[in-house]
Order: sequence, then structure tokens, then C-alpha cells
Amino acid sequence: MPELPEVETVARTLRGHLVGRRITAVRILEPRLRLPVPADFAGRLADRRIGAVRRRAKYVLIDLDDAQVWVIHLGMTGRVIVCPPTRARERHDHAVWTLDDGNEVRFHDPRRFGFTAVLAANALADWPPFLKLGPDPLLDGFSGAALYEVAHRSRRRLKDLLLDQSVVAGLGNIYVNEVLFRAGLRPLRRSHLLTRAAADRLAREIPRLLREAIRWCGTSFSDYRDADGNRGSFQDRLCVYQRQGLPCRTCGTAIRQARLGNRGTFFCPRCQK
DNA sequence: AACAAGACCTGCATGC
DNA sequence: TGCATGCAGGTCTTGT
Repeated sequence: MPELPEVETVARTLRGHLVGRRITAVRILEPRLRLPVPADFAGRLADRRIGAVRRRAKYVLIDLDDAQVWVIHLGMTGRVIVCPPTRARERHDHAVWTLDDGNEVRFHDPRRFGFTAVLAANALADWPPFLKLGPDPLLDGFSGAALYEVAHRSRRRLKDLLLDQSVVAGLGNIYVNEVLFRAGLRPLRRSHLLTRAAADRLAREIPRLLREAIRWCGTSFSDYRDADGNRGSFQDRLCVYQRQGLPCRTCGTAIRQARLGNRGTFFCPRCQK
């Protein structure tokens, strides 16, 4: 579920609760996450002081005082919530961190596609999940020229290209559908046919869309919540995702749904060429 | 090698 | 009501 704007919102809402705090206890209730939680995980985090809380692509990165980084990935249904310890535990709360102000950080993830890990800060760049990451459109900049270049080396569908985290890091199914609408491009078009002008439009619209979604605190259909448990509201502003049969906000034509790689694909047959 | 499809998990909506 | 089916926002692995 959570794509770049949701992860950014989680990082921002976590920041206020975490920066400067010390972790006093760590409890793993369910180690069988997408990456299993290693046995030394709790020991490496206990007693650490928290520095910055950052985001890269769809990863939350929490810097610790001993040159380690605590990493959280939310998968599809993951949540990180900060709450008082008196709040009732829920089914699928897999890890709990206690802070020196008494609050708890809880990792909750019904489908267990998410995970949490701790790494030496200087090992982060060589960590396999990070090795393949392409530019983060909000942190690294993202040019039409570069996108045009990659697109022309591939015959994939445009939608598959943009979902590829090595091409651009942070987009998922919702925002790929939306950005292709904004750029006026059909999801099923082959990437090597992308014109330079269209690549420029995409490169311009990607950060614009992501920033706008962050302003609305992301998209909440079912699971997604920020660290305070609040929903986002960008779902009310989506143009195509999950709007099959509804009128296009630009031209009124019914939004169409296709299936691509077993995932919902949505577009306006009139506005997108 | 590049690409597409399947697998990983659980919960929920839908239809019979 | 109960059961089966299909679907869900991510990413890794397998097969063509």
C-alpha cells in the first residue's frame, strides 16, 4: 500500500515522537516478516539514542547514535504507530519498541509483506534492497533526458517501467496510474515509443504528483495510517485509480480498467494516448 | 538478458 | 448462513 507519499508522511509524523528519544526496550512478537527479524535485533537497538528520521524510496530510515540505521518497510499493509503503553495491543502487532518518554512504537502488518531491520550506517548503500534503487524523485532529482534514455532501452509497458524501482524509486500502483493520466499516456504503451516531450512531461509530473499527495498526507483506502493513526485524504483527489466507470475529471469519458501483471490498471481512453 | 508471471500472506467483499 | 473465489497499495523469485 504505502508508496512514497505515505512513507514520507509516516517519516514526518514519526519524527516528532522519535528524534532525541532513547529506546529502552524492544520486543519482537512475530519474527516471520518478509525479511525475518534476526536474533540480535533487539540487542542492537536497546539503549540507543535516536537521531534523524529520514525516508528513501519506500523505506523509513531512523539514524541511531552508534552509526547504525534502523530501517522500516511497510510492505502493503504495514503501519507504525506511536502510542501510550496502555493502549490495547492488536492482532498483527509484530514488534514493539519502548521509548524513554514511556511511549511505544508498534509495527503492525497483517500480511507481513513489510519488515524491520538494523544495519551499520556505512553498509546501507551496499545493502541488496538499496543497491537496485534508482533515483528518488524528491531527493535526487529526476530528468526527462534520463527517463527517455532508460525508456528506449526497454520494450516494456510504460506502467511496468515506472513500477520498476531501479528506474524511479518510490512509485507504486496507485501513483503510476495517476501520473500516467497526468502525462496523458496509456499504461500499456511500449516504453521505447516514448517521445522526448512525453518523457519530459512524466519527469515533471512525477514529483508534482508526489508533492501534492504528501500535502494531503497520502492515500488511505483501507490499511494505511500515519504514525498518529490518522488517514490520508488524497484518495478523494485521485483521477483514475479505482475510478473505473466514473467520468474522467477532465473530459467526462468513463474511466476504463485493464489488468496488467495481475494488478488494477486504470486510464481515461480519451485523455491518454 | 529482458520480460512476465507467480509466490509470499491475511482480510475483506462478492456471489452462489 | 456458509463456503468458495477473487482481489488488495510491494518486492523477490521463477520460468519463458
